[in-house]
Amino acid sequence: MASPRRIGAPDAKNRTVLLDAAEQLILDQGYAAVTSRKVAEYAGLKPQLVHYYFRSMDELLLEVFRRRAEHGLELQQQLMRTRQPLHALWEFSTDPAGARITMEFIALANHNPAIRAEVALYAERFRDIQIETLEKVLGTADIDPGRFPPGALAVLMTSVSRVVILEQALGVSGGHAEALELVRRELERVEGAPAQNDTSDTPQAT
Amino acid sequence: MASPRRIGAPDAKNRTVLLDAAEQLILDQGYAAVTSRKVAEYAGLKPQLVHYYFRSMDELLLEVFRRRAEHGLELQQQLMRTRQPLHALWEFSTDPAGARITMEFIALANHNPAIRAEVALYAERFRDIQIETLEKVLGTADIDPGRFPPGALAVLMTSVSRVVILEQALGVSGGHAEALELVRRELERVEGAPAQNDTSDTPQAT
DNA sequence: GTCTATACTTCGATAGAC
DNA sequence: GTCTATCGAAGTATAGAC
Repeated sequence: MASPRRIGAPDAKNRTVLLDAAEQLILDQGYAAVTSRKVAEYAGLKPQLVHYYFRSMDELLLEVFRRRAEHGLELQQQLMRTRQPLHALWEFSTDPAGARITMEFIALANHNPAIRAEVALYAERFRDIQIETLEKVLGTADIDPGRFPPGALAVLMTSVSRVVILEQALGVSGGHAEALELVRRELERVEGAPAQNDTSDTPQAT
Repeated sequence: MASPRRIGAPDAKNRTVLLDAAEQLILDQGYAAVTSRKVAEYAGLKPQLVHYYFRSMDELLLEVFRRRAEHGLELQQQLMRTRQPLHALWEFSTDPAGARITMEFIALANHNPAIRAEVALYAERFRDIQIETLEKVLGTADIDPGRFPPGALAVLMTSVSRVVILEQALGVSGGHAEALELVRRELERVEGAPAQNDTSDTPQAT
């Protein structure tokens, strides 16, 4: 029972331009600013084109999330295979743009069922990979898995990076130095001092 | 120079009704849903009344935040004086409604300077109290302050509670049980098994 | 002091032109 | 296959009536 309205090709150039514009808009002004008119302005296109390429604004938002999440997931899987996966994971999850946009989508998910389902799906996948990595790495390390199980540490790492980044954006810094130093020290305890580079590209979280 | 428009008295009954409505609306549908029409509908009043009691929608939002933050701050200070401040603090910071609304305001703060300043101010104050409490409590406990300084632990506690609550709302649960168990165990290590009740009221976080 | 009538802006969406 | 003209609903805000 879908709408009879025609929708533009998925690989059309302007469709990608619109997705990029929407993503940038979320970073600059938050999800609430993603209106057809503003997206079009960012993209340098006419507002009506947004509705030509996307059935609704929700669909556009969903597509932005999917694209970014899919990319982030691949990246995270690559990081798992580097020499220092935990250091890589930490660097990955402390990417400010990634954390910011993730928070926007989580806020959005709280009152948008379609977005929520998608965010939940990817969040579980990210977490699974993190836990898998931690299980491998901690097996050889001097960490008691009874006191610090991989699942708990995955949640801890994600939590601290997210909150610290968000607070930094606000200008809040109480306890940050101590928390970051704690993480740094524990990472080093498990994987040794960080090497220069594990991947060629700068990671982006989702 | 400010607008010559007249604004309703700060203690008028309907003003409070509107603030309550806006707060509930944020919980139900997120900050973006706080429009003059919807707030009025929730309050059972005419949309124009929102603009009579508040100079702008931003001012309404700011007022909602201030009221809640001020209340939460007082509550947190009370908890500090209970027999098991850390258990109380944890219960306080795992209040779902509190965490949800806080995240909405943080998301909002990212692109609203007035809200950002206010959120940052209160966040620092909350953190300061938490650190102060941890310093006292940890002094007598079997925790190495070199490895786990109060500031780091305050950030850790806040981070984990926020992220776990947010993820629970999404339906994500990977690693939660392990993380919560870890916190429970460490709290018990410091303060012993939790007593029935430290305060008479159910706390609400901000 | 309290509220309403009303102006004006921006929104999402679609039918139909190229 | 791509884009535009246009509509009706919803948004903020103010001047002025009670």
